[in-house]
Amino acid sequence: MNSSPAPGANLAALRDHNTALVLGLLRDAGPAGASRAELADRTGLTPQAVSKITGRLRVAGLAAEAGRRASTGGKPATALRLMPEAAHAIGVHLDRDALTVTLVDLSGAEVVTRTSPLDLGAGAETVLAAVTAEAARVRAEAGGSLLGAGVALPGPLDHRTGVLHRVTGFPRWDGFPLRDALAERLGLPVVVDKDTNAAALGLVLRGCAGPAGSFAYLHLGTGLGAGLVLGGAVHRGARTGAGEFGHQVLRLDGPLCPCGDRGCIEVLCLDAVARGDVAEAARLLGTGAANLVRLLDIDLVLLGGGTLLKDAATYAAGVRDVLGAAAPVAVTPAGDRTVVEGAAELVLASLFGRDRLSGLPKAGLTHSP
Amino acid sequence: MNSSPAPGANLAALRDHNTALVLGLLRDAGPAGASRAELADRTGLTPQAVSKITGRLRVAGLAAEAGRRASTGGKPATALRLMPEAAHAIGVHLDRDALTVTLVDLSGAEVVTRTSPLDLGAGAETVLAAVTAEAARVRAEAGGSLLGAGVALPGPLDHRTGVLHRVTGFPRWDGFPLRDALAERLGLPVVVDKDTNAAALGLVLRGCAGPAGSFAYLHLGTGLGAGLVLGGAVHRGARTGAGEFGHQVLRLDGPLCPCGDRGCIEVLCLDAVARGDVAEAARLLGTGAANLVRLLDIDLVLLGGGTLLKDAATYAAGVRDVLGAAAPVAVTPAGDRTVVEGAAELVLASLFGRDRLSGLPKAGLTHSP
DNA sequence: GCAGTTTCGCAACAGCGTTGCCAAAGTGGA
DNA sequence: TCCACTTTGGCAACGCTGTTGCGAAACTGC
Repeated sequence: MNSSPAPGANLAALRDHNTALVLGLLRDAGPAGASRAELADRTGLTPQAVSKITGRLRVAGLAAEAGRRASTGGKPATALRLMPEAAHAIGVHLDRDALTVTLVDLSGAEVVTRTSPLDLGAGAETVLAAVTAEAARVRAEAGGSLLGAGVALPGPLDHRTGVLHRVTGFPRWDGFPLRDALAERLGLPVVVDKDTNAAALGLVLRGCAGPAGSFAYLHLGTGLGAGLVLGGAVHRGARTGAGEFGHQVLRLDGPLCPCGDRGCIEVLCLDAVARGDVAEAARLLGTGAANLVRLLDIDLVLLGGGTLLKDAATYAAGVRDVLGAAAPVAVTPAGDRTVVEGAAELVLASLFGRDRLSGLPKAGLTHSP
Repeated sequence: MNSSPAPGANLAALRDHNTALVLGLLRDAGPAGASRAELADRTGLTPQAVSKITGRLRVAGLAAEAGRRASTGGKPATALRLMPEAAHAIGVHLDRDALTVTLVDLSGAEVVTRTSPLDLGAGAETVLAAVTAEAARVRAEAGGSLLGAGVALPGPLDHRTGVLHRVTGFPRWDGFPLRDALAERLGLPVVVDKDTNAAALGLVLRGCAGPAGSFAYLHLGTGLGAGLVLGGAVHRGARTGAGEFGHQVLRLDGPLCPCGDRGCIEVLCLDAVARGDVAEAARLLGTGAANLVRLLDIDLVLLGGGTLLKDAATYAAGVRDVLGAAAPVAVTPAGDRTVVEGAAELVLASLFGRDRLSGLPKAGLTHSP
């Protein structure tokens, strides 16, 4: 999913790539930081190159020295760490009945979060006004260093243009240019993506996939969807349509699904949930997950979503039963913040070289005069 | 799926990237070639950079000028084209009962192909001897400009190490280091991959996916498998396990499959084939394909494999019936050469920047002294 | 015949990571 | 206490990348 118009790379692209890489490693290292030598080792760059890059980052205020490490027989290493407060991002989660807005710093840590009820079907004007108002409240904490806002909501939609399609249950949104409309209101760059994709991205930045690793995030809420991380990056497909896990046919010629097909996993699973048969719902989820693991050779299955989190342990156990040794199963470590946190990461990801396609114009924080 | 040990990029990596990009565009342009201005436009590089790159390619004998284009109001463009005979690659297709070896030039065009019967269960020594003998015959046509050999065979296996696992039906191969064993016999770099992955790669280089495009290649032979192309690159997964399409559960609690699960698409589909019910087999294939298209947002479904090609039109129609407008369906344009052609492309892909992970050490054809 | 357009190369350039060298700051043995 | 050794990391010079500025070449159209 490269931006195909200009796949050629010049020196500036090379510098940005390496800078993002280092910045990403610094973020992963956390408050303890990492030494220049460690960074050089992990990137494959020479120590001198790392020195130059970290020097630029320090001038830009994105990194700072953070004490000494114990010596291993020579000069002790100087730890470098990310300055989390150097920049912030807003995350917006538009759910069917609620609005959550969060402000996070560069490290992805929560600064403040506000949740309010919302009718996603109330019309564009009402929804936009609510988002704008909540964002303004949250924004005060950022102190001007705001990179942009990421918005996560149910699909289908087009994450490249930020235009919504027939959002499930709310067809009136079809064709609405959410990204541009919100960018104008907020005066900020805005990135829009499906809720499951945002969640997956957030989990990537939490380190749930190793470098070039993979996992599937299965989200069971009012519907059933998935976010796929392949080769370290979120797989969205050309039309942001990837992750339509709910309409995988699992029982040929089974019960009719609202989507028109028969035997979709969503209709089977939601039926089981409605009957209160959590074990069967988990078994269905597990069977679908096993299909994913086999098809995509995935390292890990992560579970989340409102319905599932109400009985997370039972679901996890049921899915684990079906998957066996095929892949480990875990519940999302971000809990009910999974989506909104990921929404904020939509903005930050490009800084850390974790996007391979973000709607944001390459944020050039280190462009020296 | 970057080679994670060294994601940092230096000037050499940048040059190789841009060179591969230009080389790839020249290959896609075919004998008609492309002008420097066109290449600059498509890569996003400056015309001057393209001139330097193509200059190196011409010195290396990989490209040459090929006449003038018609003027569009100014100086007419000079076409550049790939010199296909500058290098060759061997493709080896190890099937359960046959061995096919082919020699292709840089453009992927067939120079010579030899097919002979083979028992894949006859033991490593016998099989290796057969491959070595056939490769030697084919090799004579290359005139020394041989980059390496690509080997495609049924999985499971590890394409990064070239070590086989319990190849379906032939468990004796488990743990055999095919890549290294063959590399030693041939005195050439060798790349090993699953047959379906090789087929998918070959179709990518035929232009079946646009840049950053995607498709699924469904292969129905003695088994059922898939090669997945996502974002312009073959998706193999961390353990080369991706594409296990045959064991997608399609009928929950359905008939037992040799793999131990129930209702796998392979067992359903092969049953239908055995009954002579091609229409039902095609419907099953279509349902599985629809699952893929929805899950991965895929642009195109390509069909191939020995069993399918015997009645390609019927299968294509049946699959098309199920998929409807979700995605176009086509039969592999390479016919029964799909796999062996792809095997040869395993070697060539890295030259054209189409690998993102090839076992081959970056072939530095343009390294000037 | 001349202005305009388009292609493309030469030369000088800025900026990238690399190399060679050295200072700083520890450890550990004599 | 001293000294050899290891490890970290910066300075300066360097080679190589794509870029910029400029001009020659080659065609169209008035």
